Amino acid sequence: MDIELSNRSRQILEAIVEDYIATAEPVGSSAVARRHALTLSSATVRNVMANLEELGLLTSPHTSAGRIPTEKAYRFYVDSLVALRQVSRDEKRQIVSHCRQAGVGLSGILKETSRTLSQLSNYMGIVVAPSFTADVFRHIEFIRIGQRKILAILVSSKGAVQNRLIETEDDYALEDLVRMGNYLNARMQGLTITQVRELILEDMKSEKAQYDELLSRALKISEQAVRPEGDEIFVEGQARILDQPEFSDAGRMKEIYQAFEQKGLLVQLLSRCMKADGVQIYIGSETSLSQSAGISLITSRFVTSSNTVGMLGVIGPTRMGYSSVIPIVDYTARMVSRLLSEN
Amino acid sequence: MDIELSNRSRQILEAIVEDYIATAEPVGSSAVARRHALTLSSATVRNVMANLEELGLLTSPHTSAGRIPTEKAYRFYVDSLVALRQVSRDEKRQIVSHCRQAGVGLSGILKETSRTLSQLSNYMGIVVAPSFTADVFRHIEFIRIGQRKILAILVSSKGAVQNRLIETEDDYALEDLVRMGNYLNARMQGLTITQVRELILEDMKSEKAQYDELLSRALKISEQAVRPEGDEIFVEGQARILDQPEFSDAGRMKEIYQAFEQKGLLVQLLSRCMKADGVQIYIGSETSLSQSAGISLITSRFVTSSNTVGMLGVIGPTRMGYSSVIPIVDYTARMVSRLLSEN
DNA sequence: AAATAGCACTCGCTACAGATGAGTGCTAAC
DNA sequence: GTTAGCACTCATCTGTAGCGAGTGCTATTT
Repeated sequence: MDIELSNRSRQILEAIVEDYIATAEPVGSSAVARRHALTLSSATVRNVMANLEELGLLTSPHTSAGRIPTEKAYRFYVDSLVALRQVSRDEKRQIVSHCRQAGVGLSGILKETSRTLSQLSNYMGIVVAPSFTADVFRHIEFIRIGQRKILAILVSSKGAVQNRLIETEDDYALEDLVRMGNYLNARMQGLTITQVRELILEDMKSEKAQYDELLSRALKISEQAVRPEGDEIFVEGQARILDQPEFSDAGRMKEIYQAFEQKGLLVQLLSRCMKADGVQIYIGSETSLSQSAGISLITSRFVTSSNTVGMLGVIGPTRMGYSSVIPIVDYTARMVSRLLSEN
Repeated sequence: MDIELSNRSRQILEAIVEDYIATAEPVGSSAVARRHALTLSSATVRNVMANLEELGLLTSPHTSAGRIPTEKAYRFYVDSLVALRQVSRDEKRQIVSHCRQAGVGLSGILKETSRTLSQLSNYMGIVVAPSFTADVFRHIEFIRIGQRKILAILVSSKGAVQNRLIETEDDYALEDLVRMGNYLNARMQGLTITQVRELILEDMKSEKAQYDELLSRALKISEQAVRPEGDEIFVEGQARILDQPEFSDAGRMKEIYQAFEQKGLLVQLLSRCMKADGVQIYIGSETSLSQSAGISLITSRFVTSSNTVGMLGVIGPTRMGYSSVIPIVDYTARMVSRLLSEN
């Protein structure tokens, strides 16, 4: 995937990509020659462009039109050409103040963050709340807080805490709850929370659970306690992609919206991003989102005080303002991490 | 708003509305004459149509095109013409089974309901979770469940219960929590939960709270306990409105999506619907949603076991299949009410 | 008087043709 | 290696003409 290019070719490619990002229209040789005070004639640029086309970095929609960057070109641009803009003072202010104004709740902050991302980037903001199903189980405790109401407190090895209210069919004695807790705590050491749940589900089918009434009910409750919540995911600014001229046609737009409706797909995509640190960029088909849609994704992780990790980012057209969005995503992830750690 | 029409005019209007709903294209006099085995010639129909146009029930996009129903016509159609379809056995099955499969959580059920509405209607499904801020306060209780973690249990006069976990800055003794509870329970009797919150906010500014450290902190926690959650609202099937030919143009679509982005607007609109019983229908500008967008709304209330009331419905183009969607919304509201009451 | 047949007229839609111009690709000259 | 020149391509725009669905009016029938 490494591409060797002369300095001049790189400059020209950069010019084309940036021009195209700005205008969404095929860019011609003379435009490049003019704009980029390159002291080169359009003819020369044309030669270089023909070269770039052979390398698979440019295509032309038809013979007598300018050239358009391919995904490969964006990749190359992002990897080695793009000059990242600084996050402006004003943008920083917005990011911080929006986060703070949202109040205490995690959901509130994340939703507001999503909206801020959307506003600053002019694309779609997306935030996935941290979930700790991959963390290692440390401790569980059941507290009776009313008739047929139990609070389960689940602690991961990283210190993350998750509370969940469970309504039960029968009433439980304090004693039973303690026993349930002890049983689980002893049995589930060292497993991830996902594994814990699997084990519980297995146990429920086991012979033992069939004739031990109490155990059976205990497992049922425990299962609820560790059941993964539908990943909370905040998407804001969906309307903004309609601003992009390449999506002004109804067919493509529909494709995109349908892709987003299945948030499951998004989550899957985004869980990939969780693994690596720093800003991650997925261009076009790399997103494995609705193949032909020309969507790109810029994401970064953030962490909470309890070491659970979430994801935030921006979804936009492949033709996206990488130079400004990348720093924004980066900065926002840092700020959200900091804000959530203070807490 | 009462319109007197001869029987024949009504039949013709009905035919036009239904034809237009089916085809999304201006319907001409001959089409009406043919389709609706009316033993009338197109010329006669034309006379009637001219009449209906004078009454403001029809318009023509241009001289030599068919006629299109106005909002007024839809209103009239819905009020006195439409023949409601029965909800089919299959649809009933879908509604019930979808609700059940969603599991226990209220959110889960409502989200699934929204999706079902969208699927059955082929428009956009929308569900607003019940909130009980308008209910009368009955009882509050604080339970310490860990270091700096308090569970607030709020009960309304209708018996609805809301639990909320609150993380505090300082640790509280059991005793203090009981005292806080007693104070609030005594002081807030008979107020709605919204009013309770207002009163608390007022108290926080009062002189007394300034020098009574404990009171001040107590108020702070109480305020969190009664703070209204952002109304949970589930919108599914947004992509479906892209299927409607009248929204295939990018400009209008953008308008709609932007309107929906401010969910606040939706909530406001929907809270109106909460007040009345039965199926409510808002046509076009009656929705006070993005004026020119030609959106209609069919909603109905549902109630939970604790007597809180939520709202569900369908959003679609003014040119919507009222005859089938109205019964679906009605039936779904009934089923959801029943399901949530069993619980 | 109500219903209908007939007919001129309107106007959006489609197809086709020519003009335009941005932009390429190639070649020959610098 | 760079550039000027030029023929060629092809989307886009403009104008025109024909088509046809559908109206509105009038004269005629029932």
